[in-house]
Amino acid sequence: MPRPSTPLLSPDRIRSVALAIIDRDGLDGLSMRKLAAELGVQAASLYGHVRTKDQLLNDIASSILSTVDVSGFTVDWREGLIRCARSYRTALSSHPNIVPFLAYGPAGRDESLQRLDLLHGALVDAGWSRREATMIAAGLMYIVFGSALSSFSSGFSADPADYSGRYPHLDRAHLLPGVARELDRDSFELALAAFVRGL
Amino acid sequence: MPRPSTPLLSPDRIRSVALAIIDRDGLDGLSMRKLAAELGVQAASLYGHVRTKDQLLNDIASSILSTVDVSGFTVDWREGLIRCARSYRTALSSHPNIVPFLAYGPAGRDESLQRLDLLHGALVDAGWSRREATMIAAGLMYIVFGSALSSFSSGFSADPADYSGRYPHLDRAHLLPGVARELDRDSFELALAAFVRGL
DNA sequence: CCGATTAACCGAACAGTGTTAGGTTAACCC
DNA sequence: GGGTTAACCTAACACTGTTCGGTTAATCGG
Repeated sequence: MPRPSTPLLSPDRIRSVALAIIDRDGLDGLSMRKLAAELGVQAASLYGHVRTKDQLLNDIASSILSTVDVSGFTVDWREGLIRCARSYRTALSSHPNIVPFLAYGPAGRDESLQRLDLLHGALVDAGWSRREATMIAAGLMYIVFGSALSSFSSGFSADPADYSGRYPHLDRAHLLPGVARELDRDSFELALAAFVRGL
Repeated sequence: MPRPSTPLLSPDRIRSVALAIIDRDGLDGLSMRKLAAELGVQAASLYGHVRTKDQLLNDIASSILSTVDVSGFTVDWREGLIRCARSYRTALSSHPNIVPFLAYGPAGRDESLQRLDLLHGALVDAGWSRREATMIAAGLMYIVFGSALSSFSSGFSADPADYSGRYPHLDRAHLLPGVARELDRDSFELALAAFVRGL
């Protein structure tokens, strides 16, 4: 195929289809050839619109992070922390498969830095020292990324035989998959509430 | 080379060299061919001792997790949680490059389940409901994995120009790399203390 | 002590990966 | 209408994990 009358590709379309593949097939399920195929194109053509696969993933990550809302610091800092963390988690849990990639280096992304900057400033305004503000922000990120990533309850088997006997206190762990999402959310809320209350 | 008089390979030696490569070159820096080369052997020979690369990584992960000590629950549950979390973090932060792999599915590993079982039982003994115990254990894992993984302070640039102007509250972020390890530890301790206190 | 078996390694290959170089043609601008 | 550029292609490179079949040394049974 030579140059088509209307372009088949655009950075936006590539990102959107790539994210759909990641959501559907996981992070390892995305390859440039598969992505190209779903776009009706050969793999090499992607490189006219995207510098590298890593850059593509970074762009997708940035677009996800840009949906995080840290504007809830008007009331008080405790409520602000909670709102910020919830917004982060909402953004991450809508695309859980890309979280491992995100977690590699959040500090380097402009979107992360912008939000971190706001968070840090709000904490300092609330009376915390710069060092304390940094550590509190870090702790909040621990909970957000830990909950989005480890996805605690997913990964448990649904077969009771895998637990009974060997792990005396986990004799009901096989029930976890059924309530995984709810339990994940509640665990996050508990951890978040305890952390903020304990500050 | 035919069969050597004394075997060059053993599962233990393979695991140990593989972990050394991961520590040195990162998780992506480990390939079966490179691993074989450092063992003085061809890649195919590894498969006489190791089922797959994934299995090899799982074995390494298990050996790391098996160093985690959750026996500190004799005194009270708060102190027990803190000791357990510290032991986890110590184990993980000595091999940070493998943490992303570990975080994929900690629930499936026998070593994780054993420690989770003890943790869960101790919390129930302390008076928490089963559901609460599960959520508290999950919250603890959030902080442990979040801190081990996101490695908050690593990833910041050492160049002030990257921050000044653009992020008004982060004008000293370039100092972070120099104190990264200390700050990471302090942030973890703060998050852990706040979480446990807030329960 | 000798023969069969097995254990341990190797070379070559397969299918897959990200990425690049060079070619072809349609669309666009002057 | 000719030149330039943009958008795609094919083919290839250097990798990846893994498997197959072969070669030889160690080991065990009689």
